[in-house]
Amino acid sequence: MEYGFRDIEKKWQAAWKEQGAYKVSNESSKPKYYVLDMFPYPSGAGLHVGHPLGYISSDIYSRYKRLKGFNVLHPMGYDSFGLPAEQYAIEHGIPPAVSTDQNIDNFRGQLDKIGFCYDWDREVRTSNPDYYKWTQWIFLQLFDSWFDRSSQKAKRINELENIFSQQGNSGHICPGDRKLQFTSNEWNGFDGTRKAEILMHYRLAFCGVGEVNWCEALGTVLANDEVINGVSERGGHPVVKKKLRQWYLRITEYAERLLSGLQTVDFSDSMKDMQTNWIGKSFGAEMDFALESTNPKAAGKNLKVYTTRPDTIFGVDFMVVAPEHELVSIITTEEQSDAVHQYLEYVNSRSERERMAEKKITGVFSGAYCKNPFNDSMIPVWISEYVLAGYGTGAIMAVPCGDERDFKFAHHFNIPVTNIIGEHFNGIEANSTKDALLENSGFLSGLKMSDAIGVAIQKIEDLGIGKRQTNYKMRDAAFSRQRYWGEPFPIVWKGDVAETLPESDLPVVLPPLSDLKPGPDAQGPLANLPEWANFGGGIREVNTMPGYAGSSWYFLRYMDPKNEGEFCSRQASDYWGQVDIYIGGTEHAVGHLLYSRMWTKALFDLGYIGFDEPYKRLVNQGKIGGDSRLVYRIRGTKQFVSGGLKDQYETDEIHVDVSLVDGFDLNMESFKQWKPDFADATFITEDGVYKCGSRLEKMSKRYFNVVNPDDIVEKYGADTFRMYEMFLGPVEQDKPWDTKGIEGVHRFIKKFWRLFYDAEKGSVVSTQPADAAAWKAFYKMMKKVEDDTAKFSFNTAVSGFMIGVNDLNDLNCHSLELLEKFLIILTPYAPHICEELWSLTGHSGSILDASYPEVEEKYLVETSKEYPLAINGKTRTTLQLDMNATQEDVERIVMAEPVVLKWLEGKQPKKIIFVKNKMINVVG
RNA sequence: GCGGGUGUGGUGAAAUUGGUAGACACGCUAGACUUAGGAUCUAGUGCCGUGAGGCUUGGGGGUUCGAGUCCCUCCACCCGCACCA
Repeated sequence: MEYGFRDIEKKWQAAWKEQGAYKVSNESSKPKYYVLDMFPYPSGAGLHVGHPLGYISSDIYSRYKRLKGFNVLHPMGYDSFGLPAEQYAIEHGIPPAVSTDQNIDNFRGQLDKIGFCYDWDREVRTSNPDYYKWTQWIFLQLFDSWFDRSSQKAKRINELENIFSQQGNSGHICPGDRKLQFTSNEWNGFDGTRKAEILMHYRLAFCGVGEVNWCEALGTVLANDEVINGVSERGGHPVVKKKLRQWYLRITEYAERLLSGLQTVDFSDSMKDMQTNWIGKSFGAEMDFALESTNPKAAGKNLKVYTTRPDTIFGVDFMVVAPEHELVSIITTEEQSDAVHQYLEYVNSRSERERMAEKKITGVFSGAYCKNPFNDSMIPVWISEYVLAGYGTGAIMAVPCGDERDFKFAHHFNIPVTNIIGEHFNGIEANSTKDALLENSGFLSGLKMSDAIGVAIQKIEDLGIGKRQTNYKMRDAAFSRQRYWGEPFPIVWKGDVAETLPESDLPVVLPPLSDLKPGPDAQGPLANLPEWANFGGGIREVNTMPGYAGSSWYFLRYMDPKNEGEFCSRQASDYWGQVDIYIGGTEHAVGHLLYSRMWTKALFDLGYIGFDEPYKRLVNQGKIGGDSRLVYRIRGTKQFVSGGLKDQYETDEIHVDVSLVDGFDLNMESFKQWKPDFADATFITEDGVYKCGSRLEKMSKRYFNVVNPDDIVEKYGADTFRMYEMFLGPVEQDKPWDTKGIEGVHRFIKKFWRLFYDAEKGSVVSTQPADAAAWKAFYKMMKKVEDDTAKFSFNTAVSGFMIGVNDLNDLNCHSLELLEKFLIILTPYAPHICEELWSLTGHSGSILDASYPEVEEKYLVETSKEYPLAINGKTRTTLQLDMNATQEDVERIVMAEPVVLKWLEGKQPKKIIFVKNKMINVVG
């Protein structure tokens, strides 16, 4: 009987579907386990062989856990809101809802062929109103919350109102406006609009003013990705900054917890580092410098700077404030007024991109000075774009002997440099050491810089001119988009006050809209629908939520996907708890992962769930690269020259569809038919063969190197495909796709089949017990495979299976007793063939519900071992030794070995090293 | 520039965490069976050398009886961040 994988796979996929074999219940006596894939954005291009890599590994792991007796949640869904669908609608006139559904159907078809064990009854789609109703609901919870810094926790906004009416805001610095201070009396006297305005500065979801990329020609706001070198990707039109009302999430309030939470989760170092760097925590001090300026407005004002190096306070030679700093107009002297204006104009003309791309040293003196409180020296205040308004206080104290940028600035503007680190400063470049002993530094002189930091801060605090301060690079997350295809906000504007809609009005359904052109005044397309936007005596928010809104909490919805009364019942989230293992790409390191971690923390604080980190363990699968094929056209002709000869001509390189190439050999006839341009191509071959060039690059339509999993499954079957993807290499690693290698895995599966069925003889399965040698081979394999599976080392597990089958084949073992155990351990990897053979060998239930066998150690006991015998560290031979051999035994045996005598040339060895179970080394 | 990672045969990759480098495959070579084979099976295959043997994990150095693995240093490539005071 032949291994007819096409029929087998079709048959069992249908059967599993019919039996509901992958349905998961929230009630079970088994321990739970939650395996989650990052859900895909259903793009029009469909899946290529790189996409299922992570899905296959999670599928194997889920199936393994199930066999080990766990109740495994392994769901799948779609992140179906987003820009490409909207773009597609604009270009092709097909509504996003329609194209998205088509794409999902297409994805689903492709996924189903691979035989995944998803419980599709739990599918979620972020663009489905049943789902985004709860995205909107969570937004309302965030809107209705503030972050209490003293307890590091989100609380309800009415609690804050109570505090304000009793004690003002003195105990709770306003995160949106640090200078804001009011007493309880003042608060109680504010009108509703003012109160709303103040509360907005505290809310976790809040509205503010932000800059967007505005393209006048396209009349629309662009994402950063759509802006290339200051012009729009589409059309190359100029893009400028435009201030716009925007929604934000106050993720900065969670900076500390996002940081400390990393210690409780199992993510890779690089992933943790990326998040840590993104959060960008730094310690230092804020301090005030008294300003002196001939500008009368500056009288009595202080300049507040932030520094991580207060130890260098005696090395301050100038101050720099950001051009956008509010003090600029106040401190500028009359003499410098023209120069400052000119400079500000120049800065305005420069886009952020330009500022980042070309780092010119620019700046202007304001005419004002600051007084150094420690030595009364007068420090000039400069204005320069290298200081960023949004970080710290927007002003720095510049210490050119210790900071490279400060040094360059001083050098460029001929500002004298004070040296406080003696010989550590060479006058040519700054030295940012913390190890030098301070000189010229008043009360800090003689101290090591790293120690002086604390001393300086203490002094600054004692003098009341500053305080210690922790800063974060991370900014609050922009949460609105001027787009159509996203979640509408449950917000109605009454004048300048944002009113929330009650829960009973949810979901706010995205209205159908055929023309997705932008609205007036940089608003989204929904602004073109007044009959929708005018609502309840106000105007709806016409922006929509960004792509990451729906993906920030989807892992919770899977736990309770049909719940109409709650986003997820507490009972369900208590049962499933954290995601035990989360699999996906690294591209979401700082976006999605940080946002969903923040949402989880907020939901935890508000008491809706019982854990505050969503993902216990994260595995990042690598990308599979495409192996492109290239042909070389001699410039200006229709003649193509083979790769080995191309250097003799001047050629242009052209990507050729990989399906037209066998290995490196081009099928020249197919090539001519491929595109009309090439119909009359001629070839310069090497012995009749046209050799293509190759290059590893991203798998992409435009390189014609995309390999579709459907084709592979059609040709080799899903089981082979699954195992081959795993066999390619470690899951975490990037690697190239090479279809040729799949033959080896396919041969393995056929060989496995032949342990049960012979082409002529039919079934060869025997009821005889297996002998000890067969059991030994089997359990050795099983041990390896189970260890490897548990640690996500699937490539070596596949190799383990291959060795096992080769061994059993050599031992001529066909014992059912052994083979049925083999079927179970192979099931996670190749479920179809295993289910088929399980059924053919007379089992009634599904193999999915079998239980994983135990290793019988007694078969693995060794009585002797082959030791490598090295002489002076070089292995010369091997020795078969009893497991109980002692040092004396070994020395005796070794000294009788002719090889040893030969290499020692008659001399006595200095030492004989014998490491039990490892090796022997004779030192001569 | 900073942070993280990678570097092993013609190719994808293994290596029990300091103990026989190259498992398992692909490819290649030879052979068997065949009308045929892109099916199957057998043998070989890191490099140099007829051989004994020598060399070999990006380069150089070190620790060790012993290093792909640990330390120092340099090089190349990939990813992330990038004027963060």
